[in-house]
Amino acid sequence: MNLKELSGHLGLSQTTVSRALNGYSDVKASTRARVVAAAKEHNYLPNSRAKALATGRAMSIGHVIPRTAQHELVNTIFADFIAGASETYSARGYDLRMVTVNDADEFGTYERLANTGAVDGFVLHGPSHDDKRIKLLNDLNVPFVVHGRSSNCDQPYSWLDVNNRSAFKRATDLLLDLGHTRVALLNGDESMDFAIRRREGFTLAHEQRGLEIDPSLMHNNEMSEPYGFETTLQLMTLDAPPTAIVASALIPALGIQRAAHELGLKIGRDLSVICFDDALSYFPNGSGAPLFTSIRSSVRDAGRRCGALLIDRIEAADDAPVVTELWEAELVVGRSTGPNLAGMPRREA
Amino acid sequence: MNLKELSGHLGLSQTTVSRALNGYSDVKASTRARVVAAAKEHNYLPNSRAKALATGRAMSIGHVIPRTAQHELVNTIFADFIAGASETYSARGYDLRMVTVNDADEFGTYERLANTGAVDGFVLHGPSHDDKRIKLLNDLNVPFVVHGRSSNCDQPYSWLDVNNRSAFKRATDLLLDLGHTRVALLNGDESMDFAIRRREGFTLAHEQRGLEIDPSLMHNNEMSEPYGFETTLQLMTLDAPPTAIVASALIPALGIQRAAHELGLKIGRDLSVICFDDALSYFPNGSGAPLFTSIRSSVRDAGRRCGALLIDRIEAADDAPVVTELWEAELVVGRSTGPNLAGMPRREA
DNA sequence: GCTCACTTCCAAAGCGCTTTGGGGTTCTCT
DNA sequence: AGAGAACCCCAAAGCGCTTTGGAAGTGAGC
Repeated sequence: MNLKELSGHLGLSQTTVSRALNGYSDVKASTRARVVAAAKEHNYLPNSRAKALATGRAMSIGHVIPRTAQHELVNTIFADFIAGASETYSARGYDLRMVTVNDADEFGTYERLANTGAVDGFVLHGPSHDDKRIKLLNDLNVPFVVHGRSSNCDQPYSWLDVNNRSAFKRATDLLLDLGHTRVALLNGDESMDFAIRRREGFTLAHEQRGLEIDPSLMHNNEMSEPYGFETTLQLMTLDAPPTAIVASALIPALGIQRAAHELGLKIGRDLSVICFDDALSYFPNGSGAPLFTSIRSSVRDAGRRCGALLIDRIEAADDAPVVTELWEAELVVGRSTGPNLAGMPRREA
Repeated sequence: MNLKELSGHLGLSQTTVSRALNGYSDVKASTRARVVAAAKEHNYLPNSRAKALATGRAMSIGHVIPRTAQHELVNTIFADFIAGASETYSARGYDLRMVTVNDADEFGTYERLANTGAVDGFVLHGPSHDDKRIKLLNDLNVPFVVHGRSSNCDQPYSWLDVNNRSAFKRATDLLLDLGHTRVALLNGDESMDFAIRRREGFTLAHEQRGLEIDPSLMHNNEMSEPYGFETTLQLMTLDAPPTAIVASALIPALGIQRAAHELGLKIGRDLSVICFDDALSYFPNGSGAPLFTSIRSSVRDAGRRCGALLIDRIEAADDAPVVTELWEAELVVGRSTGPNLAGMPRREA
């Protein structure tokens, strides 16, 4: 059933039927009612391909995922972000178009998607320190919103980010306030902008107290459980092991926990841990009382909001000014942090 | 730059340019070369909306995710599946269209996507015991492949599934062989078909040895870490607590592990654990030596293969017979299982 | 020299929708 | 009664591509 047939049934022109269904005011209420009823009865839905061609709108948002970034992106955090974004999209009539690509094809994919009109805009994931994709998308003249920021980028662009620097400064301050002097950082991959900012926060907290950081306490890698496990084991073999760790996410924190158990250390007493918590829906930080002390910001909420910002831009005038939004993470005190007991006699188990 | 302009530049008709670019044989090699060169020079890409309308193909695959299933689906396992499917799609020129919906809108969304021609086919996720969506999609006459199966469904349909029954039977057999007599099951949500089959495997292993199962040992729920944690704590308060647990996934197994630590039980000695391992890329079961004894099947591989099966169907004749594929999971022995020591004197820590 | 087949190209007709630019009708106001 | 405004509707022109059904030119075969 297409528009032509439906209008034939009704004895109306295609124009009138189309305008009736699209809510134009120049069609009589009773006519509109007839049209709507007939559309429902014949189960008529406008062909989206034809509609897209006629309107110039694909009603679809692109998410391009380079394959090497998948460990970092597609999984864990990315899944929740996508879920949030997707909620916004459905609510506003858009769909999410996701394409994974080899790194070498990434730029070409953005070009293809933009130039063929397959999508109306993009959400850019995991920006690096000096991300070239931002210039590309600006040059392509297609709406986009960055989840995160790219420090070294002189282009104007819209973004939504968590204040990673202040979050990690606060986390580190908390540990230093508890008397810890050797605090380790298990950061995310520091080619990513967010990880750089997190390290800055970590460093700043030390600097403000005139503390030097032992470089052997700072690590960065993909946020996996084994990364947390192995790095902790290694840290604990140091002559002066850390008494506290700041971790990039809940998953490596679980690895830290496993290592602590293996070494007979009790988290929160022998070793303090604080981590960033993206509030993943399938991986809550404890149920009821939070397990880990953490700095929390829901990545799903971020997805929802990024989607909304992007659609606003798509539907706004071409020269709409860029929008930016900086969220502060929330500090949640759990059971994984405690005062530094190093030097005190250790109770036997 | 569109086809009209490009053919103008070349002094050729749109027909010839189109056919040259699409590899038809009725255009002279030298002409084709000129066209291809000009297309590259002017950065011409055919408008995908117009192409979709003209060809009747959206070149896009739909994944519909009901919101309540998101805990189960969008996250953890779903993300890896999607990543795999998406690899296949890109390789074959398709895109992935994902839409999350309220449960009440799920059927309507399938109808909309199919009837508006927004997608060329669907992958169906998380089938339940008697899944009505299969009939719906058959009625809509749209190609689809189910990831998993629906036992109580009399319709023919294409699917790809892991042999969950045999996997869980083997896991349970292993524990029974080790002398465990009270084995608990922490199953996934048993409204899902895969969870039902897993329980059947668990049950069958007991039945074959003439063993009764204490119903208080069988639980099912969403596969979260707290589920594993809390259920284990609860199980261990029983008069006769289990000495072994079969778990639905790695994530609840981590919860089991946490509970064991809290109770001072050593996994693999005081409590044996075996879990299903979807081989999630961001959550490997140990690095090097497997941490948990597990039955393993990569959900990412499943995604790749489902995508391929679906595209084959889309590109095949309408009356192509359904295809089915049953994968056997692999048993991986790790450090989380050991003989039943219950009744023997317990060494002090 | 004529036919037939082959090669190479093209005009024009869709695909199914939206939107432009009117054109009748009816109503209101002088 | 005539003019102007509202109101309701429609024919036709796109959107940018693919595909059909030739047409023109060339060469081989008789």
